[in-house]
Amino acid sequence: MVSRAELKEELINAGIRPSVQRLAIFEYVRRSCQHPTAEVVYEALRDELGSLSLTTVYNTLKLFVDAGLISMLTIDDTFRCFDGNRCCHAHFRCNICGKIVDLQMKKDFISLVEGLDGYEITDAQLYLKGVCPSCLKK
Amino acid sequence: MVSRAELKEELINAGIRPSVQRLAIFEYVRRSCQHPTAEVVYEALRDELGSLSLTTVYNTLKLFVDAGLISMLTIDDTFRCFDGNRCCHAHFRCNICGKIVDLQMKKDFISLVEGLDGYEITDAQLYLKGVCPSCLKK
DNA sequence: CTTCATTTTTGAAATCATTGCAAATATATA
DNA sequence: TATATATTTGCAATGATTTCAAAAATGAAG
Repeated sequence: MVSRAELKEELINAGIRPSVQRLAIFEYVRRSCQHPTAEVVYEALRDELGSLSLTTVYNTLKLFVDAGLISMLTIDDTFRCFDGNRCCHAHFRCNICGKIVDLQMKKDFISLVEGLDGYEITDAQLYLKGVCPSCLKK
Repeated sequence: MVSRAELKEELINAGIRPSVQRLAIFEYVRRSCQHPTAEVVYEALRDELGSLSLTTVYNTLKLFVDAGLISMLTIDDTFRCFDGNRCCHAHFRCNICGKIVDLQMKKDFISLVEGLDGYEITDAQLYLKGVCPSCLKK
């Protein structure tokens, strides 16, 4: 697992001052495998930090996304969630239970897209939706 | 171009009664290459239909999406838009001008995803973001 | 250490796309 | 024609996200 010091270094390299709130939020999103929403991050850290504002969480997550440190998922159209996993992967969302899971890719999917000459690509997301094995059984 | 009669037939086959509003909305989304939002559909059809409610547009688009007749895009996190193009394709959204364009795929991208045994897939979207050639020039 | 400027955080109010709801209208069936 | 059902409508409510201006924290300069 990546250390707190390394995470701090990463923020500094991105030109972002590692305030207490920023480092805590960065650490939380990077270490979570749950694709947390801003609200979830807020609930998880408010006690640990003594105080925290939901606005700070929103601002900070946006800062990280713009810096390319984390990515924002819009697979569920009713809220945004965030992903600190830097490896290339796809996402599946179950229409029944709402759970979002990571799925590995055999190869990079951008290479399959035609006509990208002249485009600058900064983000790519592959979203699958349907019913998960667990919900299919019921 | 697909005829109005064929579109009507398609609604009936999907078990959806082709009311005046439904057929007009279906026709508009199917023939548009612009990925319209509910608001855009509403503005475009209210005069043509004499009267139309935004709520009807939302309800009807949801009806079509649930029936698998059109798809909903969440590539822009601030609004939903709709796509009547049934061919497998990816989408690119320019971070500067906001334009959303279709991109052809060399092959179906679902085949690249690992670990889908036991999952039922009902929808797949590949979203790319960045800067389009036109905005890159400026 | 103190002062001043800049950056960051905060909370409350505002925004706005979308949904809920119950009444009105249209359509199908008998 | 009467009755039941399906559809549409407009307005109010919802809720995630943003705005904004003040408060707090941090950094630089003397």
